[in-house]
Amino acid sequence: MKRAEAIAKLNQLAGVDLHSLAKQFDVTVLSPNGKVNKGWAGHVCERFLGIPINSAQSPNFGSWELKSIPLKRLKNRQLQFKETMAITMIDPYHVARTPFEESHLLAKLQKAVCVVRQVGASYNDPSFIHSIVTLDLLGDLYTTVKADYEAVQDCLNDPARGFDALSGRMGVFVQPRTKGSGHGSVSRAFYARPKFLARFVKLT
DNA sequence: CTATGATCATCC
DNA sequence: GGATGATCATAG
Repeated sequence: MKRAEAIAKLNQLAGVDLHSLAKQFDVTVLSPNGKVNKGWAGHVCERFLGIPINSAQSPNFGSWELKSIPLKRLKNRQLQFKETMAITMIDPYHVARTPFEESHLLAKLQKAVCVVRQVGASYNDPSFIHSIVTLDLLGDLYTTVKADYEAVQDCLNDPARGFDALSGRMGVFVQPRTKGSGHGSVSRAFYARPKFLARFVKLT
């Protein structure tokens, strides 16, 4: 399936409640223990496109990648990004010696197709598709993201800091953040800050 | 067990 | 509110 084709298909989902789709595709949203499957939204979209779920680096779709971003409504009825978006894992060795132009980070951003969805106060409130966007790094977006990436490289290459010193407080548009299965696993990934995402979506 | 899909919980 | 770190389900 081509990127444009997937975008067109996803656009047909505008206004649909993702929860009903989750039920249709039998995607777990809430486990029997009251725990939440935080990846359910993404899984639903993948299933909708007829793509098998797997945990590979994500070149599943061939030349592009699917992501979903939550949007929340402020008290003043304005829409705002609720969370940061996980972009890709950080491989210390790879990142430290790979220029931004060849990084997974840049590649992922350029291939990403984001499903912007509205969410309620909590995960079990209805969730509707807002729009589908593509991430094009233009002008300052590119330079700023590049600077953020290089800041991470500097940290990794600094003997006094290194991988363990990476913190979510770094970066302007993209930040290195802890991520893992949770149980003691210590891996980190690049996350896109709301500020960055807001550049791609019309928040009316 | 870990990578990938992101969101939840908590602290400021 | 916004930011930072922790955590959950699924597949290999």
